[in-house]
Amino acid sequence: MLRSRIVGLELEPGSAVSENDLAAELGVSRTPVRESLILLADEGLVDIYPQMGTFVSRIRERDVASAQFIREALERAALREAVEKVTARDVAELRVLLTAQEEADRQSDMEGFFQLDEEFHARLMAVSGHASAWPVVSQAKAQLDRARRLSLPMTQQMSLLIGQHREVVDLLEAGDLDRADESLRSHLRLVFSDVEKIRAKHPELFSDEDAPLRPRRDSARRAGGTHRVIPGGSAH
Amino acid sequence: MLRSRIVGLELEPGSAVSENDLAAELGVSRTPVRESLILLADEGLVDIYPQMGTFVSRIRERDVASAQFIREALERAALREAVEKVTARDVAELRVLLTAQEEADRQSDMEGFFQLDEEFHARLMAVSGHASAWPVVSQAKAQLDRARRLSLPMTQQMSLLIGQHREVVDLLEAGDLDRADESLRSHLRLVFSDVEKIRAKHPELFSDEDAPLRPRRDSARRAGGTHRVIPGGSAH
DNA sequence: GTCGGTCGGCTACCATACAAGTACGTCAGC
DNA sequence: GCTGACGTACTTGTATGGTAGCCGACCGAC
Repeated sequence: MLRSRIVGLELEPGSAVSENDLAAELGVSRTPVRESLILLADEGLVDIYPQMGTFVSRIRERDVASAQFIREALERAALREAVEKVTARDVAELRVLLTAQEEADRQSDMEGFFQLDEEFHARLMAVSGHASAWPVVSQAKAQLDRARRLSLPMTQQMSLLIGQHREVVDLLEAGDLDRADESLRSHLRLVFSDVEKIRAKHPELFSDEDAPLRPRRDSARRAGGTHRVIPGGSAH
Repeated sequence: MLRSRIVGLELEPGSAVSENDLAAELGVSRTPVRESLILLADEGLVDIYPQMGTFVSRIRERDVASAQFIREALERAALREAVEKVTARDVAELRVLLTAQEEADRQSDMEGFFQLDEEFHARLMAVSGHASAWPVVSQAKAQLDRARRLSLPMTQQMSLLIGQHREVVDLLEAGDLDRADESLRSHLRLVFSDVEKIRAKHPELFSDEDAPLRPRRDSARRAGGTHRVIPGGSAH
């Protein structure tokens, strides 16, 4: 639950996630919350500063580039093998996802599209017989998706992305490895190339250094507890 | 510490690792031990069965294949970029590691060689500028190394492996991408192709199913506690 | 001799209490 | 008005107690 909240940007990069607050909110003790946070920290989605606090990690140029490299290497390597193993059934299943994506596009259902996109790439990878490597890709993808959600003209991009998906499937079916590979490659780089522009728009969600020592604890207390406190936003 | 014990086969696949025992042995409470085990479980090195126990995971054919795919894809992708970026300094540093490996070979220092091998591949990856992707490779490598340690004629293989290392460095320096790639590929597959033979020799360390429901709790209690109990092993 | 119920001991799971340490608002001194 | 020390409230880290659940041995019945 926490993970999807972070990847979905519901929890903004830089915001504090207190073990106590989460435990109270979820009605459990700190222990299971803490264990979850440790896993998220291992994944690079939160930064834990001992005795200071835990914060949703800001998007780091380094991490995004690293995630892009990992994802690209694994998906392309899988595609290389997929061309040799692909069956008519595989293609049919992929095409079902494509039509579902088009439906999500028509309804401007971004959340639905993100989910279908994930499923599409997972299924594509499964064709190669290396479905068990998907979790690694998914983990890398999580870093990328945080940036991707900021890409404003997402409604425009959706149809473009779906077109690329279809192209990959077509070329995969035709057995044209080189062109399929090139198509997938440019598809994967589409959003990555926009990261710079995205950063210009939302600089506060990015991080300059690799791991800033001062995470800037939010002075204004969170008001999401059991009862809201009307914030004295007015000056005095 | 636990991780290296598992990867080094000091803790055999299938053996139980109790939170209580470890905590007592290390002189800490169960909490930090438990948190470590959760990370190891996420990495696939231990299997946690609620209310039953935690066990060093047996080597699974699936996991080894998956790890091989991940490692090969990432290292080869890195090499592809490394050829374009490699400097004389990089080559020099890699060659230093090669001579150190030869020294370890002369002294039949397997542990030292394993460490140098890890460093060599990490450094090779760093040449491409994707050092931050190394942890992912290292994690996959952990699964492979457990099998690799069982490869009996390791003392013979060492010189062979070092030769392959040197070949990769030479071709990298020469800028011959295709041959360097092929050389690295065959190097990475050397041990993987022996997994079947290794399994024949040590079937008890492998697992048939994906995740056996009955981990076969060891009936003979561990005798490593504060005082040994003479086991009534004799037949009545 | 074989089968089925029972009981003890173990496990990981969760909740809770305490400890160590940091940040920030407050207030005295200059 | 500004600076610096202090105290408080927060943070994560660690230790510990209690709980649900599973395994395996024991023991009585057939």
